[in-house]
Amino acid sequence: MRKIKDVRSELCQIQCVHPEAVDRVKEKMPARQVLMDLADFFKVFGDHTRIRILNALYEQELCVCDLVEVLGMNQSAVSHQLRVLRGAKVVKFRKEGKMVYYSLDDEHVRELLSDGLAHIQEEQA
Amino acid sequence: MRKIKDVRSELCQIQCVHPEAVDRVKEKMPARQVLMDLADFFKVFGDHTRIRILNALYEQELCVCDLVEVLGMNQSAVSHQLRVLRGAKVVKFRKEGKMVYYSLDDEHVRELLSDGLAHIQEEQA
DNA sequence: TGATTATGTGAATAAATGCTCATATATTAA
DNA sequence: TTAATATATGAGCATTTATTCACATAATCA
Repeated sequence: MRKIKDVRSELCQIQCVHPEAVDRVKEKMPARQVLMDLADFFKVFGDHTRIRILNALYEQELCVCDLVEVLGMNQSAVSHQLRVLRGAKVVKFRKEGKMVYYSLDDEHVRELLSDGLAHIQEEQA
Repeated sequence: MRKIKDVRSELCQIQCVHPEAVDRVKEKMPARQVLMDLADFFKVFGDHTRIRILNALYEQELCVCDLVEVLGMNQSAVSHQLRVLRGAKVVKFRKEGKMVYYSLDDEHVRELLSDGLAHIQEEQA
């Protein structure tokens, strides 16, 4: 009996797929663009400096120079990361004279931070 | 009247700090190592390929070649990213003959995915 | 045993990204 | 207006990282 090649196999050089599972998942998964946005969103939380900024703002609103002090980094580096956080709408800010005060954008961000932290700490236990 | 320079200023070239706020936040923030781990954890979710893998597994357990099919990527790329996900304990796997089936590690991961997705979708509204 | 299939992995390359330096902007004070 | 202060930002550099290619490992089958 001759082997009948699946079109799928031609593309991926793989024969073991479960076509029903693959089709089902493909159908149920969010659109590719949505997942790109989701990855970009998580990416914002995935940097040492930014996560330290977010955890500082978790406590209270701070101005840029406070953050510079808390992190012990130079102002330019902090500003650059604040720009990223602003762009992703993870923090908001208000101006008061020469100074700019930053805070977490909403409760959702707070939740993500505390959920992530909880997960980390329960994992190492 | 002579200006009295703060030690803080010497270090950071900035005078505007709110010392009480800075000290308070420094004290309350999680240890630096914990925050590094937290950032590394979020970083795992912050990649297009990995987030697509996770969302596929969100629907159901899949073997590597299913994932290859769903993502339309070559097997090596998928395997490399599965390695990262395994290392971060975000997915688990079981072997059955030649095949390896992957699934999300726990409910915590599911929650983070759906929370993130909810945030994305409500933001663009 | 040797052949085939499913998966894993090291090395190389290309792209993304964080930090620094210099400088720009904006606000206040003199 | 000029000087000083707080913040923002572009360019360059160094590091990280995702993908590809080639090959290794492991399991099944003939």
